[in-house]
Amino acid sequence: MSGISPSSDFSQPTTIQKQRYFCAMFSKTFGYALRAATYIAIHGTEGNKIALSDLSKNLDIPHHFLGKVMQDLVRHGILDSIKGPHGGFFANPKTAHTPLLEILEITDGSLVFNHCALNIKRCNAANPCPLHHDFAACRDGMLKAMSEKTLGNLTTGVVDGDTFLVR
Amino acid sequence: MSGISPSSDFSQPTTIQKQRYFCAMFSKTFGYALRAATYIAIHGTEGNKIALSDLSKNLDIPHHFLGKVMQDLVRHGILDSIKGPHGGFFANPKTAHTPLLEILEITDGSLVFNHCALNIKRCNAANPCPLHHDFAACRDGMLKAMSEKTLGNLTTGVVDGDTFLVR
DNA sequence: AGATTTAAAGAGTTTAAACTCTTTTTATTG
DNA sequence: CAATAAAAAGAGTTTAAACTCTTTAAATCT
Repeated sequence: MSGISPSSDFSQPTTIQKQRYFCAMFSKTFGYALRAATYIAIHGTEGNKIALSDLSKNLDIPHHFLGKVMQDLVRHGILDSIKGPHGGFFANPKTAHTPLLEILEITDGSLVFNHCALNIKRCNAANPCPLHHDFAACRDGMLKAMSEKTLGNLTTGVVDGDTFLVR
Repeated sequence: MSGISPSSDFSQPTTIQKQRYFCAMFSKTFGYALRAATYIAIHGTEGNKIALSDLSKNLDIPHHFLGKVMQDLVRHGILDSIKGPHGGFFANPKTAHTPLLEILEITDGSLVFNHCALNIKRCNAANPCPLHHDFAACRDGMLKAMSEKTLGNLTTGVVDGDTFLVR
């Protein structure tokens, strides 16, 4: 639209592609859940409960939306919570031993790792789409990581300053 | 809902997880585009043009939606098309040499491979989220495959009956 | 030239994720 | 026991992908 510049290869009006927030392997909700759970695993104890308002501020996640996510984690026993003044969220004995896959299944369902890259219904090793083998390798790598790693494993990286939950 | 069965671990009402079509790495549109382009690379010649109606029937893709996708591929020179009786889509000299990545950039934009698994804005190797390294490995594997493989590479697998575009 | 066939384009609807706002419940504390 | 603080729950709105329907443009064929 800048008057002079000639039309470049990709400047033509594109019909199908819109501004895409993300087309990610996992939902945004999963990111919220994992970051919040890790934060609680690090900072939340029965003597130091973390209020939702602090969580959402520190991790920059919409307050009420995070509320729903936290409810679900509590309901599944990943964390504990207490209402009322000085209430909040805190880790329980299970928290640190929770595999990341368990959180993913809560937020994104148990079929996350069953999708075909081309969205073909019955794509599998015996009846593969042209991208099946490449995608399976990539997908299985993530599945392995998610199955093996626990929230406890993540906390050490964050505590040591090697990995980050915000920014 | 089966009367007798007691509530199992995951039968509680879940607030955040709805019926999820898919939470895939690539858009559904990309799958449509890649399958259609491969089909045309195999069957569509100047002497044997493929009508949109046949494409959508054979690949089981919604007619008019596929129309938009095909328009975009033609506009970017991946394929050619001609209107009118006996018109349709057909391969041009470029078709077989098109890297899959080029199609992905048309449908999903050029930032597909830049997303953080946890949706953290400035996640990168120097400032990594706890999943960065696992996800980067997975992501880069796909990027490599998509960069190296062309539509021509896919056609042989389909023609030989080793891979499938439908079902 | 007029009818026909096909792609291209326009303009909507639908669906689910993501987000917001309000009300209710539960615990604490003065 | 009343006020307060916090999670839990309910009920919406917004956004973009996915899909549908209609109209227009361009080519062919009689």
